[in-house]
Amino acid sequence: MEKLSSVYEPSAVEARWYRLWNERGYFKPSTATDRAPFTVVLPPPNVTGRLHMGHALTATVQDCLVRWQRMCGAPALWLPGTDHAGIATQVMVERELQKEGTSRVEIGREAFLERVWTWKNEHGGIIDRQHEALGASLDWDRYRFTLDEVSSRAVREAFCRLHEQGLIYRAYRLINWDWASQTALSDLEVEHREVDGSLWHIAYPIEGSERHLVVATTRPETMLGDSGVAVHPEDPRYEGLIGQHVILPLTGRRIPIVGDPILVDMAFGTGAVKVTPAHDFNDFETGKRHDLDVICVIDKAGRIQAPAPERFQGLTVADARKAVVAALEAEGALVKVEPHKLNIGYSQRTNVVVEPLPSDQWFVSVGSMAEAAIGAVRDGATRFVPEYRTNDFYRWMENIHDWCISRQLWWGHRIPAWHCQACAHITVGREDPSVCAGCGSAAIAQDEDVLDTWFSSGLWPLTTLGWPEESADLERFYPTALMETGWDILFFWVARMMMFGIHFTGDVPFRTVFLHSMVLGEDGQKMSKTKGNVVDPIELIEGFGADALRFYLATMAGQDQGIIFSRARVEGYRHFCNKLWNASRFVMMNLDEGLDRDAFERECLTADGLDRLGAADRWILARSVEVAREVGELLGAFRLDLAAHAIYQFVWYELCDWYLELAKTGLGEGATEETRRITQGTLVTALDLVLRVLHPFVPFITEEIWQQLPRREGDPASLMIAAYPEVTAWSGDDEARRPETMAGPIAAVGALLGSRAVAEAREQIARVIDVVNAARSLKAKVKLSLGKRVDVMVRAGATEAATIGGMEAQICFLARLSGLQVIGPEDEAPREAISEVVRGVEVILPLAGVVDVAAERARLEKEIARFEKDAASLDKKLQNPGFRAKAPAEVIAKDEARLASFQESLAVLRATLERLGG
RNA sequence: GGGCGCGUAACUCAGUGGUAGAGUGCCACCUUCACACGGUGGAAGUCACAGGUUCGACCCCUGUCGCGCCCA
Repeated sequence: MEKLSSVYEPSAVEARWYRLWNERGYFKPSTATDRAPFTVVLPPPNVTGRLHMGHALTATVQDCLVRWQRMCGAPALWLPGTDHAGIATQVMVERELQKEGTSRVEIGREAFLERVWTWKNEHGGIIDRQHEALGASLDWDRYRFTLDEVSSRAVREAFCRLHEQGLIYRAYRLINWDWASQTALSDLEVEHREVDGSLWHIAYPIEGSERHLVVATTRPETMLGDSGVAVHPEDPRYEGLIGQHVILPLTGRRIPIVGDPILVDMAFGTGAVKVTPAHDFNDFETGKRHDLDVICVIDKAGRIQAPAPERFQGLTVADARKAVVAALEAEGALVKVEPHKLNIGYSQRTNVVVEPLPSDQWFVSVGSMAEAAIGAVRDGATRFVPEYRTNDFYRWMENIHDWCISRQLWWGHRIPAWHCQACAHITVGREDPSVCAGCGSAAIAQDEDVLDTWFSSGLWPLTTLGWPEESADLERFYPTALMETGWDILFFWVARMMMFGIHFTGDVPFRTVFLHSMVLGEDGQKMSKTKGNVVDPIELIEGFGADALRFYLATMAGQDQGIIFSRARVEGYRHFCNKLWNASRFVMMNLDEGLDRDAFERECLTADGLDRLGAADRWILARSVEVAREVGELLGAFRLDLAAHAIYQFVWYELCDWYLELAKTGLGEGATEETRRITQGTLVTALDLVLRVLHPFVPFITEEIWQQLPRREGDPASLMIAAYPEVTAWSGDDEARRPETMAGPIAAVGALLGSRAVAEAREQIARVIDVVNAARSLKAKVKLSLGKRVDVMVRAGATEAATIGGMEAQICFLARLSGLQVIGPEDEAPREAISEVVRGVEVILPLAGVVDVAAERARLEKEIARFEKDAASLDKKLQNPGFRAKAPAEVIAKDEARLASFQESLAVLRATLERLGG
């Protein structure tokens, strides 16, 4: 094993294992079990997208859980795929065309779509390879694309069913219009941002009166499309005005004054509001309530159009604002302008200001589906982790609006509806019709629009399993076990999948929804290219290894707040991988050829065989088993952060810091052949356990190491499909049940954990650690280098002495002592010495003239003062009658013991000081 | 404006009604035969602030301030 580098190099390992796993079919769900499957669908990223930290987090969490379940024996299925990202992709290709001096309109729909497919084939799929680099164990043979045949059939089926059920309809409504990409958007594709604006106060003359009604508005240019003015019906300032009319400035239009308690907030502005139903969502609703005209003065290019006065026509909205304000001022109608903060909607894709415009669009009526989704969550058919997100889901679902699904794009699923030119009937069908279903006319033309990408994404848990066909996959894997995604897109994903899943199958699409929070930049802000705080996960994989990145992300996965990215922590986990690598190297280097692990298990890992093991061996095996169990339980509770932390701490601070060092005495010169064999067996067994527990987090390095371990009979060819050390049988009742058997390298865990030999070993090792730490600390206090061999004494009672007895060699090795002498309570210790008391055992370092006595005295005085302070404060607490009366007995006992230990230390320190002539 | 979450060591984060923890960074020493991507020892926190409940609060309650996110 000497040929192995002392530095772990991920790049030499990762791609090789990924390819092998995939080739051998390990990413496919096992069919050789009747256990319930564990199915997860990867939320489909954009086909032309690149992996960002959010994707990396999602993939890590899902892969970790999927791998764990797979190792536990469940048929694990994780479904990959991408969506076609309607607007984003189309915009990209349009830009290319623009560079070439042409446009999609010029080359036509068919040629354009060909271009997009070409573009998709050339630039798509990068993110899939990036997921591979991360180690994602996705079943690539079940890959789905939202525009592939299966998906397209599903979309058409869903559309037709919903249309037949009256849940999809066409209507003339106000929608969010993105004039840059010339399409409608759903509410969710609009981002609201707060900006500085103004509040303009405009005087509208009241018909047949000298009076004016002053309205306040943030968008003066839309007054050209006003069809009413609203006041609050209970506002005394405007009593009697309702039912009268004002003459709209600049246009001369006569429009009514209406009373509307919903739109008008008496306390805001002037309490009078202009109503522009064609260009504001609230006004549109108000217009419906009062039967006001919808006067559309902004066209789809974002310019003013008739019936606005001719002098404004053709101006952009921004220019029109200036012109209108100037004209109002000239007429004396502008009363005042004040600064005002307002929220403006921007297109998520093109970043332009979204214009509310009235137009004919297709909608999904979501009310009944939302109710069903709410019901499913209330009934517990689907649960949210963390639980408090449930309320977000309810709130959103309860206030849901109908979903605008038509897009004026070409890249997407074309709406399967044909408009009849003869009778205007709309024919919707699973097959393309040749004549109108209403009048039989052949003069029909397919709707020009395509569907929102999210319509197909919403069907994802269904289409990935082959729906609407009643496939074997659908039967076996639906509903899925888990939907895992960022909570910021709860509404895009989860809500729509829930609605569609329940509607089309009668069952929820997933049993659990696990929502993680967002990964923010190192500056604590949302990552964005403009802020320049974007972190590229691929660059991190190249720099630190996929495992280090995964481990980092796993430790962050339990976050309630945003995850502020920390490169230093990723680096820290690379160090951890390196530590694991070197610990494993140590194990390999010390193995003899032909180590028989089956024999070791048979002879030593049974109730009777445990006595053959040394104390350290018994201790580390018990701890390994306990940690395996703890990590499994934490994973089951979706606490990946705590699980990762637990195994990290165990590997570094128990296995490496203590057991590996203790094992050296069992392998070295003085050890017998038997001891050596047992130490080797223990090392391999403990390492095997640790690798299995770590594998879901850090699959590459664990596989690379595991492959080099001696095999047991029946071990599989890969760690990926090896058994997770999961408890397989219990003893005792529910309350006090104990693990009896476990999968993996140690079966008889009941015998191990329950044995007296192990209980003794724990106490022995705890003592060893205490004494070693004390000896090291004493050496450091008197500025002796750790490597300096000195004699140390331990003063202990009979029980403690017996515990320490037999561990002298290990203690001397660990603390670099030349000798360890155990003496009784009455025995004399050297006069010139310092000591420390740990749990009733005094560790004594004879000074033998190597130390500056004056400095030592000063140090002792300081230490005495510190102990006195601690003891006094603890004593006060113990004297408190309230504490004595109400605190639990064990708490009191614990504190009393602590106080006793303080006093013991104090006595020793004072005596030492006295001996040193203080 | 509504809702949710979060303020713990210099930074990034765990944690718990009963002795404040980790990683990184910092200081000193150590090239001890798995690892300097390492080891040993150490410094560093009025657990945002103010009240309350409690024998005891970083933890539970109320309020204040600050930060983030979602929705309008």
